[in-house]
Amino acid sequence: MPTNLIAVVGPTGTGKSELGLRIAEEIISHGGKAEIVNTDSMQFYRGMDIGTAKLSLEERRGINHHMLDVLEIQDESTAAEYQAQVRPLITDMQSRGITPILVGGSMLYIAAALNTFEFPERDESIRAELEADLEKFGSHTMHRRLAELDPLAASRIEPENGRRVVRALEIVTITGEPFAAALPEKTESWQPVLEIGLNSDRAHLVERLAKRVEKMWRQGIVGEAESLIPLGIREGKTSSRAIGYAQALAQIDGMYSETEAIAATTQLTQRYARRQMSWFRRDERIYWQDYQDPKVFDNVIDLIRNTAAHLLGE
RNA sequence: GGCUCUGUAGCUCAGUUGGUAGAGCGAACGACUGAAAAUCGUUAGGUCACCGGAUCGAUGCCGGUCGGAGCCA
Repeated sequence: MPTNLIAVVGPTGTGKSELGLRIAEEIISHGGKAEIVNTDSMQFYRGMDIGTAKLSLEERRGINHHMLDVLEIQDESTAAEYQAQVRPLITDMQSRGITPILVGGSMLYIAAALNTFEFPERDESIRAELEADLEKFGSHTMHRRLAELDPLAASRIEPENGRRVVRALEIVTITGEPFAAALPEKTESWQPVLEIGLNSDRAHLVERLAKRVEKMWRQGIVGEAESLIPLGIREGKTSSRAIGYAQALAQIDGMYSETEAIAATTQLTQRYARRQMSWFRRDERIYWQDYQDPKVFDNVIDLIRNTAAHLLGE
């Protein structure tokens, strides 16, 4: 089965959007069809533009983009729902001869799109009960409970990680059987994919991200955050956590000076980039490229030519 | 100039009634599958400002030097 799917991944601020566009343009210039599919969990939100570095309509250069602005600020975002939406989208595009180019850095969402994993069911009331118990008894007690019901799952989750312990208990409770809450031994690709990763020296990225955050403030992220308050950003389960927006809101509330808000955002952004890398490093499918290399784009086109020449009509 | 307080990890600070030190945050690394821009784990960092003294032994006591803060003049 030939590869008809491309993904551009990597930590935040490494130029993924631009690379995605150029790949699409290259395919189109060879007579093919290509469109972008967003895999950035915060770019789903309508109105969150500056802090997510979302491409404006103009910046998209006429290339079709999917999964942008698909959620309202107060909507919850989940990887499982995303999976349910992108999979049909991807196969539909492919059936029409369009190469989907997934672009974004949200680890779990990328995994949901690219890997065979199926999310176990969810139950709000069971979850609420477990969360109350977590509050009351603490994560170690909950972990012991999990160890009785599903030793395998328990062995793979830190007793301190209440959040994951609760989710595992939720799964065992719903399915009524062990092993469902344990992760599969190995992840398999849902379908062949050419996965390209952008990154560079840590020190360089650190500097670059600091500048990027300052730029977001100059572009008016505070004003944008303020305009989202009446739409419910403070109540949004997912959107309210967005790095940059949470700090902008704190600045509006007088909890932070502008300098402090920028510093806090920079720090969180850098920590986020680190976590992204610790996740992506495990993915052996990724062909890594240095975004500082002036020939990244040529390298990527060569890569496509060598691994999926048919996409370039060759 | 005088008096008082102060100098411990990158930062903010604990602490040792004298037996060469800890926390939180940060950093590096790792885990991760229906909140993932989430939630957690591990590790590395310190001639305890500097010089001298008494002591078996000093980061701690004594003296001095340098730096910081406040009050008085």
